[in-house]
Amino acid sequence: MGEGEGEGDKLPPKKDEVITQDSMKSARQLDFTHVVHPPHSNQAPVTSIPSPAVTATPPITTSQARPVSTTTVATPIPPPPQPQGLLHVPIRHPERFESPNSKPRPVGVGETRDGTPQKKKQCNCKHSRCLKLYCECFASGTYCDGCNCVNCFNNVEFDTARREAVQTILDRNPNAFKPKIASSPHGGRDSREEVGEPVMLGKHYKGCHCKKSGCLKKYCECFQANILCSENCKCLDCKNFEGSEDRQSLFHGEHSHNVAYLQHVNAAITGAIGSYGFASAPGPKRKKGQEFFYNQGTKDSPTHRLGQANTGRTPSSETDSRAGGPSKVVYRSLLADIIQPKNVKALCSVLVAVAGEAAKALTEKRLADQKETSVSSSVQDQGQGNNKGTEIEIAATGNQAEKSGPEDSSSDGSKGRSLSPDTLALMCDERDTMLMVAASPKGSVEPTSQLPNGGQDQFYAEQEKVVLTKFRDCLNQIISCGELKESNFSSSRMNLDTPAHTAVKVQPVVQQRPVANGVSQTIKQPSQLTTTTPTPTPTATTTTPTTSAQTQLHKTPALSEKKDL
DNA sequence: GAGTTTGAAACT
DNA sequence: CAGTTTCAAACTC
Repeated sequence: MGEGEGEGDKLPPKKDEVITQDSMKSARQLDFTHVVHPPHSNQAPVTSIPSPAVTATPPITTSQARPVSTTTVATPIPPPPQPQGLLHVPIRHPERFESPNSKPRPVGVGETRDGTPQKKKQCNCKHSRCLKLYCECFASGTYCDGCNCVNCFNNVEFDTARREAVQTILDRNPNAFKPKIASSPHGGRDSREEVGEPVMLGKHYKGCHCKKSGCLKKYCECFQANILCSENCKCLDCKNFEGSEDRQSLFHGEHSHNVAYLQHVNAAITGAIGSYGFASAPGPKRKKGQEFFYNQGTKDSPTHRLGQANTGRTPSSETDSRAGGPSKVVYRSLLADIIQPKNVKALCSVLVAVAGEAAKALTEKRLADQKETSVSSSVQDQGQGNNKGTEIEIAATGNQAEKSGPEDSSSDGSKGRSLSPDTLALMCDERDTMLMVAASPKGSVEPTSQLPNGGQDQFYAEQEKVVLTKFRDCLNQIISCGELKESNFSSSRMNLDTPAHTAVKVQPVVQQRPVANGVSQTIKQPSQLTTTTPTPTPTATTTTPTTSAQTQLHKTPALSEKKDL
């Protein structure tokens, strides 16, 4: 076009813009009276401090709450009545993130990426006179200030024309100046963004209409506003939905390793719980039912929208096949939302504390036991008749039988192992459980045969057992959470899956599972779990009450998960 | 920095 | 309301 390019005020006024430089000031114009601003200047009036005591209704309503640098003195617009939960984010320039390959654009003073107060963007309008929504400043309700625009009318000097333009736009669209992003009730945009995680708050009221950008470039208003595309959008080939690998790769970049690691960990955990973690990724946040049909005839493949419209599991293979990328199933553990890094840290802290307490308790107990057993040790030594001196030594010092308690029967299967029997009992609990049935109830083989230095190793073994027990309990809790989630998932799938599918994958099996030591457990066991690795749940009921935590330790075959971990 | 691409806004 | 044009930002080279 270039109709007004370089023409200054010779630009033919549009029909909707009667430019009269009367002195009528807009309500938010404040006191600019002493400002002499040359027409067509690109600079906003540099004024004295604008009075904030402006109460009349401003014509422009968008970004009053937007952080404006101290140099932006143009229009501290009083906030108009706005619906709650609106982000005052200028769509075009949230200035939140830039695509990795984008060049750094000219940045205004205070325009930072670190969440510090930002200066509003400086427009570069040439043909719109900054009186149309093309102009970012105008659209955001601010005067141009220090912009690079040409033939700017978006200043106090042309406020009448500006107001006219505003009115025209409002006549056309009363919501033209309202924020386009409805925020969620949860605030806190920047904190998550700092770590590279996309902020998914809010929703674009109108939605974007992108066709080629995949909604992963700043052309897209949703992407620019750092939100996911929603059902309001009418975009094609959208990749700005939760679960999109393109989007995740864009956002997570260097964090991908950590994410992969956590997924791996969660996969291991969930693998011990059930298999529903696979393909159970929460579907894309966006649910575009209508767009599923809307795009049927477009270049957008149906699978794309299918993946987006499917609120359930949406393996990325669907979308990736659409995107031409490698088909890859995104694993999402059922525990993905349960286990947080802080939980892991907390667990470590707990275990450390438990270890310390165990050491202390064991020391005290050991001293007491030594006094008690010193008398009878000689008798026991004679009764053993065993050629292993270490056992004798252990019996004399630690009275292993007492400390190990009844659970040692489960350790019978650890014959000949070089590890601490208690540790082995923990590590191989399930096999021990199976072996226990055939083993003699009395534990013919004492599990202390491989403790070369007896007392000290025994001490550590005891301590280790306590720690591992605690760890196991924590794992059980995690597993319980996963099972609970799985149960919910299963029930929801009951209605969705085919009967055959349901029969195979969903139907839980309630077993009355005999366990050694005369303890049986009622275990709600998903059929996909192997019978050798039943997962104890909080709902598991032990028919034989036990008083010893150690007993329970060896009865609960939950430690196959620990191996996975 | 120039040219191109993109999608919202404006217009018909 | 759909299609087209205009526009300025985003992006590429």
